[in-house]
Amino acid sequence: MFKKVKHNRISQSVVDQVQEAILEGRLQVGEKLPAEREMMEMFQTSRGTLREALRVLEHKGLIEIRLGVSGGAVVKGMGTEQISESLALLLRMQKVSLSHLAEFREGVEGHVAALAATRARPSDIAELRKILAEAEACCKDVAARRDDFIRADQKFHMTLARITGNPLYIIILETVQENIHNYYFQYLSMNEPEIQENYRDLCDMAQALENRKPDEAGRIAQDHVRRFCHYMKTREGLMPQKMNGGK
Amino acid sequence: MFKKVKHNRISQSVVDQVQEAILEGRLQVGEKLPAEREMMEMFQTSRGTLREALRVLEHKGLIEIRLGVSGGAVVKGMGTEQISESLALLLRMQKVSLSHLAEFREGVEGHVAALAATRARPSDIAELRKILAEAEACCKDVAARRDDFIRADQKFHMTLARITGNPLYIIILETVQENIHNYYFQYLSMNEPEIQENYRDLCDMAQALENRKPDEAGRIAQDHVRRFCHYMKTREGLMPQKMNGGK
DNA sequence: GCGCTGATAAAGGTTCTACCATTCGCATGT
DNA sequence: ACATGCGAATGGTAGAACCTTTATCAGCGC
Repeated sequence: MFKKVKHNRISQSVVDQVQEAILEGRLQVGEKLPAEREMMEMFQTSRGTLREALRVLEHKGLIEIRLGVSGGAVVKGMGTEQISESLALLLRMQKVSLSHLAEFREGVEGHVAALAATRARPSDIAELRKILAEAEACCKDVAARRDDFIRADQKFHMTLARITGNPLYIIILETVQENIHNYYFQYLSMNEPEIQENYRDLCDMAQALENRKPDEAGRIAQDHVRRFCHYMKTREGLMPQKMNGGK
Repeated sequence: MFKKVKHNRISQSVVDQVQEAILEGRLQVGEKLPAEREMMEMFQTSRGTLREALRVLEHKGLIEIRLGVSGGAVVKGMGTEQISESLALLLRMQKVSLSHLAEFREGVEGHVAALAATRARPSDIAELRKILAEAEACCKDVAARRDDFIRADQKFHMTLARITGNPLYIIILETVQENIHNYYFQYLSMNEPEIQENYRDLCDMAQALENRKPDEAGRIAQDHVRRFCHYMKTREGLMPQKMNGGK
């Protein structure tokens, strides 16, 4: 008959209001929020409470708080950092494993490559070729430039995502890569043959894109990622200890 | 030559310390943190600062703060809510369109269905059949229970994701569905024939799973989602205004 | 003895005030 | 013209007081 009066936290209410204002566009990216002591009066709340709200908004990635005069909270363009951080936490808490991540990436990359093959413009192909050239340079001196090769590989994949024109793929791949990245340099020991093999994969993919062969591009991408996955799966057993027992 | 002395925020330092303690296992899930006034002395900080830290930890999903005596902060088993929330935020901020969501979903659902087909146990098939029964009931009275059917359809897809055993698929699909969901009830006008057709898709998928036909399951899922996508694409022109100009 | 009721205490939630630290801009002096 | 230094605006921290919520328990009446 009567509804329970729900006492939301005041700070949460502030968070919600500001967040909605940002999402609805009433607060544009780059715009500066009023000073704490002003907002205090606008929201009719105390400074401590208001600051709790600002801290949360900052952590959500919606605002950035700078110090000093002409400092304050400004609306920030969101990136993938927050998602990445949450995913990293889940990984460390062992809620998701590296093989989950790899399996997921395999599926997504396959589809990305296939889509990219149907949409790549000549300028896109040129961009890929340029990255391939960088990668090839790294192949000449594997020992010293292994990390550079991996970076070029990642750049190649992100470019594919960009070619699809679908921001979701960019977001997701970026997040997955950021997290899988940490493992690369620690646990993935690629030697000359593997590097060469991967380089050929990339070349094949670029070729498939140029020839407009979505299925082929997708298959190559999938196999390419699966290989990475396989390299690391063998080492997975010893990772949790290494990751958690840092102390 | 000299490194800049960096003044970390005290609250951030508290966050880091507690987070590390949790990740390293020095604080077990379910364990209760000391009361604010105690931690205040442990960290040698003020209550306001400490509370900012706790608010952040809560928002990260690492702790849960309850009210009243015997309340306080307890270490929480992380869920997927945070990452889901961040992704949803980013999607709304970047105004990711329906066609992008739909295209992405198409790819992911295909892979999910294929994976599920290789891993489904008899009990999983039974669960799917149960959902199918619910959906069939809705088919009898499309006019009144259209929304129920859509909900059953979503439940079916989420179950597929669960069957894969990969939490990433669950997180992603959950978020994508949540976002795509807003469009459904407003812009998707499914009539009897379309509902019937979708129902048959689901049946076919369940059958493909039972028969262990990954490729077939994947193809059906993809077509199934593509159809939804197509229904709505025709109306996409008028959506951005409706979505953003709410006020 | 059973069950309701009110008091009590412990914890988070909020407010207020004061002060510290950082940064920018302007005035001042050389 | 340039360096120096002061002051103001703004976030960061501290501490105390009080309110609100909730669990527990003692006491009372039946």
